[in-house]
Amino acid sequence: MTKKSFIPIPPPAELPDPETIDVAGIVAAYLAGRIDIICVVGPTASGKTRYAVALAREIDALMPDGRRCEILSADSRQVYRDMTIGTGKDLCEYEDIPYHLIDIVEPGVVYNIWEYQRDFAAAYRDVRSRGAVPILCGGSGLYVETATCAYEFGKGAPRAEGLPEKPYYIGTLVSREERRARIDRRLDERLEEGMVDEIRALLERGVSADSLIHYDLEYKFVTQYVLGEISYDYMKERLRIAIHQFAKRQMTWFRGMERSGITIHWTLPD
RNA sequence: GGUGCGUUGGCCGAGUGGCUAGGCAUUGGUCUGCAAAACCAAGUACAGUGGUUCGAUUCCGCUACGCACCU
Repeated sequence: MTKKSFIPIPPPAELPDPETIDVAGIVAAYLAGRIDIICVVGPTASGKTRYAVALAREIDALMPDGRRCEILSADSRQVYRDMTIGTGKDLCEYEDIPYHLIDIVEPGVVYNIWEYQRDFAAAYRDVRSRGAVPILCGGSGLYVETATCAYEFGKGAPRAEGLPEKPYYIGTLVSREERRARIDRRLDERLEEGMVDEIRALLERGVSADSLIHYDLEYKFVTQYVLGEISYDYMKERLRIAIHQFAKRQMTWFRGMERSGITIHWTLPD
């Protein structure tokens, strides 16, 4: 008996109990200044956008002075124009609810968290200055923290001014099984909606294959398929797996946020 | 019915009489200027059953299952 693991096997992560979100309470807290932004987080395909829009409507109905909600995106890939189906923007779900930080840079360029913090700060100030209620919605955990956790970047860059200080986090809760099923279903839907054509058009327009491959997931695997490097079936299978793995990492990030002391109110979407 | 070959962890796949490849998937985690990134960690498998042996996943027998061929 010489080799023995000293690290105990971690128990399977228990799913938190879903909460019922007290929207009236959130509105009261917002009006009293105890909350300055509502953040909807969750893994890919968990229904964040739909939930955020529904929440916006509920809050709108409860606001006494006619103030309206606006949604700020925290998604590292939805910032790119013309990368719509592959990034799952679901723009039609917003209907009349204004949204920000989507379609703000050209595909092919490199965007980063520092720029996101700067752009978020500007959008946030803009929303507040018009008296609207900001709802941050997105699955890029680092971006969410950059917007709401007072990140300071080194290299002489000053932190953006006027970031929110009292966020209220809501998570869209789905079991691992449900999460995978939703991802698979949504992948099929987006392929039918023309995801391959969207990426083919980007390539034909001159966006480099390397930059698309760098964006990973949909853009990586579909680009490789369009270039004839992999078969359709292989593309789809590897993409499915890669999205599952990505969703797992997202959940790891959110659990890490909770471990660091942040409270996320997990609730059932739909 | 007969003969031969095969049976390795969720899957693929090496290999050995003792030190128990590897890949994929899965799960847990790290995370402050590309984050849909990059990276770390975990699980101890050899069909079943007798035997040979100090010791068998590895050798022998039988059983089961699979494949091929024969009558």
